Amino acid sequence: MNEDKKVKEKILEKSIKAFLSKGFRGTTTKEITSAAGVAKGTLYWHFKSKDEILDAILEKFLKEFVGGISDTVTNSSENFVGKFKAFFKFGSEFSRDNLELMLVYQTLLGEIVGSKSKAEMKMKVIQNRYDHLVQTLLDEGKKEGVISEDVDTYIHARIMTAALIGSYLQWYLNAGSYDSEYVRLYAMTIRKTLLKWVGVEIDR
Amino acid sequence: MNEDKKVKEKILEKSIKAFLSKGFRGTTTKEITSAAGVAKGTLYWHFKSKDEILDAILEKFLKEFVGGISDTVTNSSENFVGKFKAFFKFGSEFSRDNLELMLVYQTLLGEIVGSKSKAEMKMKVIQNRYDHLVQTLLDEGKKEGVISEDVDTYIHARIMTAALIGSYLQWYLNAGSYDSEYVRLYAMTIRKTLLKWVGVEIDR
Amino acid sequence: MNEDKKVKEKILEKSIKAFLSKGFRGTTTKEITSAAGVAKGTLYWHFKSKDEILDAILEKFLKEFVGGISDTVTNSSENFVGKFKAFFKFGSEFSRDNLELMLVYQTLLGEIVGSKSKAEMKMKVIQNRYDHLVQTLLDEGKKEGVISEDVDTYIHARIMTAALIGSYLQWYLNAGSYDSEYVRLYAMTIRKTLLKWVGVEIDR
Amino acid sequence: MNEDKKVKEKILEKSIKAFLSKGFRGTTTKEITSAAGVAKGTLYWHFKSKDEILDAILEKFLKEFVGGISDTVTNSSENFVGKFKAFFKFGSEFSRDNLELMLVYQTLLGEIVGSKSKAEMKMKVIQNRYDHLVQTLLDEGKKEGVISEDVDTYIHARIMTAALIGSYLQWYLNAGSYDSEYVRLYAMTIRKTLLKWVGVEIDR
DNA sequence: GATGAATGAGCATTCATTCAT
DNA sequence: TATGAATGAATGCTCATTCAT
Repeated sequence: MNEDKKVKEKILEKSIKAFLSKGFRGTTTKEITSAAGVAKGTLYWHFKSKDEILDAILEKFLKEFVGGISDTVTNSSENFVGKFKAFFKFGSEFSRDNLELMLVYQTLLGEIVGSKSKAEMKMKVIQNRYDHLVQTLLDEGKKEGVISEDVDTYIHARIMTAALIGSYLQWYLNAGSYDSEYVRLYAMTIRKTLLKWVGVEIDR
Repeated sequence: MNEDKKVKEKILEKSIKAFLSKGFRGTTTKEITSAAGVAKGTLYWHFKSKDEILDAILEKFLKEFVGGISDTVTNSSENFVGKFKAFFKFGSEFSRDNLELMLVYQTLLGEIVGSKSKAEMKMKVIQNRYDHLVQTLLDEGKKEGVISEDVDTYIHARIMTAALIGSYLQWYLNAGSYDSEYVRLYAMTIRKTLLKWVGVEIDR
Repeated sequence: MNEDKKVKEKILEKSIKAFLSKGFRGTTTKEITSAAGVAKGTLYWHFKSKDEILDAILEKFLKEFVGGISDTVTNSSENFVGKFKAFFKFGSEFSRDNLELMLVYQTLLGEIVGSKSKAEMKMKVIQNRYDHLVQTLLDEGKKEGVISEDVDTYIHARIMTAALIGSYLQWYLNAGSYDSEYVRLYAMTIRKTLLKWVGVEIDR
Repeated sequence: MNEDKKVKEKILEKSIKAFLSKGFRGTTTKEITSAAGVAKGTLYWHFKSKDEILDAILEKFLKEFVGGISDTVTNSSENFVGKFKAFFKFGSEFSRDNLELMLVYQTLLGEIVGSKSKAEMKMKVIQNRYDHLVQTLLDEGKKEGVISEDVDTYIHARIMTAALIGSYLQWYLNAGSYDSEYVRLYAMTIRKTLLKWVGVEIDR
């Protein structure tokens, strides 16, 4: 039904907001249901457990963000620079439109890493998929001669990801609110910088 | 007394280990005391609360790492490149010798950010102190003409920090264990890369 | 719902019994829930805290006893002696029907007095309301010329209350069980005596 | 030793103060030792347990107050009115000089009654001894013809005690501080009233 | 006599989850 | 589908008591 989806979606949305500011373990099901305006039982009708909400969030991130950015790059018929621009464009726009989803993911990383849970497993999958995408992209740049031979694409792919992960945390820690001008400036700068890393001068 | 310090230190050490793998909220006082081989009450003799353990960890990080790296840079009489090398050397060596302390900090970031707690306050202080140090360093490079005029040191300082934060999380997520060759390789690569960002060719 | 009231009422009832014999601080929530035949969590579904149970008991005492006896006296259109009889009748019957409620109040007095808690505040309200009622009653007797001019109604009202408070403790200490003939005898004697204090010969 | 007595006495004194405002169970040994300026272990060197402090307080009350007032009455060679005056004089002066000891006793009554503890046993002994003393006194008044035949001395002795117990609680609840003029006025009034109860006009 | 670090049973409270309605 | 009262294991923390120094 349509109503169903709305309720489930609302629970998910409020969960993301809550996890964002209090962490996964720090958020109670009561807080989620209160925010969503439903009863406790309703949450458990839509999700088997609190862990399943976490799983749904990661699934959403995997499908919408990683899947989306992967499709964008894969389906592009352009060369490395074109693909890289598309890659960045998708990331920027997705972050702008789904900032909270981006943020929870980064925020939950530290809390879940090392927990040996199903969620950690999923995070590794996500991370690997993303890293692999970037590495493949960099390799293509290498093949085209745009990126010099001595760049270790494996490491550089991971550094790029790291810089992005860390940046979300930084924004959040510094800004508190996250839709500031600072964020936009940061994003632009990091894009250029990341390319400079690998020796590509873009935008000129 | 000497014994006293040892017990308190042991609790702190085991807390770091535990927070690292299960997060702050995910770690119980029982787990900490069991690991430290002391009774529940002993923890509360040395610390007023679980929160105070967290505070002690952040304090340790602030004093030993941020304080140490700050002193290193401030006390150096070298030019930008020399200072930057010293900055990196301290960071690398400290990470090697106190890897868990470095990791908990990064790991706890996401869990604490947004919590409006005393710990978040302290994290902001730490972050600002560190960012400011890096920015000042980059500014010096600019004055010396090593870094080009159009580099926004405010942003770049924060990107550097972000890359480092993110890298710790990545190592931890990927490696599980953290004293691998990969970590060393990563550290070296990131050092060069960070300098390339700001337009400096080092090591040659 | 009806069921709801029953469970909450049962917890309250068992709390009264428990506080009566072990004091407030000496009673554990385990004891209350075991006696009420509910799980630990159920207590906290109906009451926010153990303190709130205490508050509910005092509220009950204030509403049912002090409110009731106040209404009885206020609504009576009789003269002083008639009102005093009604006052005593209500007190005796209420004590007979709600002996435990009367007893906990007196029993908790000493434990709570001086604690600077919300409960102590409420006790002061109760005490003042009750003392004021008695004083007003005695003042009426004075106006009617039944009580002599030189009686300090302020002090006498408080002595009356004191005698009653003390008597409940005495019964409880001496009798252990509290529905004895002794109690009835004591009550009758104290009634006459209290009137003799203020110079009124009743019952003849 | 002399020093020993001083320390033990100080612990006792601070315990009385503490029990008075927070009750027996509400007072921690830490609070007592902090107030007394000694270490935790010192308390346990002088007293076997916290309960033993309570016992020492009751013992002190029994010996100094009940014993004292009993001796006063017994050793007096006067008639009923003279003895009654002496009885009241001792009580008033003792209360004035040892107000806190008087107050703890009354304050602890409700907390301990019904606890089936050793302390409750002792309280019963104290209460009986005191009640018996008063009753014997009233009986003597009866024999002298000062108190009318139809006065039930058993009940009246207990009412007198009750009025006194209750009065201490009232003072404490109303006044907060307890060395006010009000207390003195109260005491004088109750003395006259108690005698009027049994039909004796004193002081004129 | 005195100290205070260490102990661990016990406490009030929380919270994910269940289930009858 | 939705509710919310009920559950009870688990948690952070307290505190009387012990004991090596």
